[in-house]
Amino acid sequence: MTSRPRTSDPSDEAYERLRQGIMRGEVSPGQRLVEADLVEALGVSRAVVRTTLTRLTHAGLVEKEPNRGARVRTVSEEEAIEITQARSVLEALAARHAAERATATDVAGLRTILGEMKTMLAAQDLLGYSEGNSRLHAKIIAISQHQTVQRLVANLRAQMVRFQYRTILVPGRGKESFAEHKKLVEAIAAHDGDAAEAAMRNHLLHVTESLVRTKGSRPDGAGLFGRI
Amino acid sequence: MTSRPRTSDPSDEAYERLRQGIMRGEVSPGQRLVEADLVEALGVSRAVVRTTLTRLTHAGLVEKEPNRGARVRTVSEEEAIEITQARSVLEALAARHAAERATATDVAGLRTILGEMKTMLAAQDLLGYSEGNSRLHAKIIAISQHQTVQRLVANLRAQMVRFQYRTILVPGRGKESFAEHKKLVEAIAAHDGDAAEAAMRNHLLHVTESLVRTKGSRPDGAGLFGRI
DNA sequence: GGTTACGATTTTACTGACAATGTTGTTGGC
DNA sequence: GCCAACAACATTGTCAGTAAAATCGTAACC
Repeated sequence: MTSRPRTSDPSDEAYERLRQGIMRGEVSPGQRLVEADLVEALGVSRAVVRTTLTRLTHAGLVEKEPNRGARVRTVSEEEAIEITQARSVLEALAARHAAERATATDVAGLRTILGEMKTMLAAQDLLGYSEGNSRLHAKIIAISQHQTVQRLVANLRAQMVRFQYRTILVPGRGKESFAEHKKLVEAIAAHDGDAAEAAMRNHLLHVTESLVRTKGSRPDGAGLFGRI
Repeated sequence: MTSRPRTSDPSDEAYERLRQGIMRGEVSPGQRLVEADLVEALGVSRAVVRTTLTRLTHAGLVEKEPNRGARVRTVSEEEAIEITQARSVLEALAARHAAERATATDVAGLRTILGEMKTMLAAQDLLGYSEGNSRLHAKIIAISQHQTVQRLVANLRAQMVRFQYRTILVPGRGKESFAEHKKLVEAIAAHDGDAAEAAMRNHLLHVTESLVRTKGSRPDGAGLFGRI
């Protein structure tokens, strides 16, 4: 008997747990996801597991072949570049909107995050910097109030987790990255849509270039996900 | 694309049928999609219907509330504008790639479609023109060989079906639209990525403006889908 | 020795039934 | 007459079990 807290639907919880598991790299890319195993690992019935896998398939995190089961989708380097390009133009659109809509409070929030990133960078805390990076991008999208872009970018980012720490590890990239972010925030503060869009595109163009440059270096994939 | 001689899974067929039904407006937006009814209408089991609804939810065509069922998602005018904006930047990216990759055969294909569109426009066949329009955009994306953009735009377009004929009905829009497309094709033919991107953005900016201008006019929604 | 046919096992796809939840119509009280 | 509680209904969410498909290993044959 499962005395689980009934805060949310078991279906949603299972989805979220498996999604987190994939995003944290606790299940390796390409690994088979056998339904029976997931039933045990997630503590739900097979019907729920099936729904979860269908949902993750559409989210682009899982690949399903008819009668052959599901496996964690492997995002190739080429795909990662494509995804970053798509993100680039979408986030540039968001940056433009953000520049047009940002209130004084919004700008202050962005500057706060930027300050934290500067501290992290100075302390060589690249993980912390990367996390601040994510927050800054997320905040800009939030300020843009563009629901569609928000949805699309969230999906694209989820598929990219395997590469998220790679670009920042390129020597000297951190400093460049910070300068780019600073320019971006200033453009938004000045309510200059064109400049904000250009800054975001420029920034993500450099991210793409870093991705191309580091092609082939496989990051970690450690960790286990229950008994899978 | 590989020709699919037989629809292998009943699941896929059901998905495609319901999707077409929604996209053709045979089920009205906001209408409830009761699982039992769909079982009868599609001739499949409830499990398949459930999977179908889950998939369509992720595709943005259906809205699901916990324990309250699914209904055809209503895309508001504001959302339609957002979607068009997102499409704009993504298709502009595709146009750039297409300009860089287009072969002579590709360009010839584009010019053929453009010629057909001109004929349709001269004959006042706006439906035919709209269809040619879709083919042209699809071909550009195909030439770009950008899988990610292709996937994203396909999803966005599917959500927009309710608005697809509206913009072309704006007086004088047809002629403008054709000129924009011509410019776009010429930029691709000249392998000028910047110009192609700019042309596509300019074109879809005008589509957005037409959308804003026609806000409020509800197009047809006729047709029935079995006994639903 | 290598290849192919075949059977056992694993795994997915589907079906029917049951439980939980939301909704609607009705009745009683104020 | 109007509002609230309650009961009947409708619909979704979940579960266990069965059938179908694919893979893998084994053995026979050329």
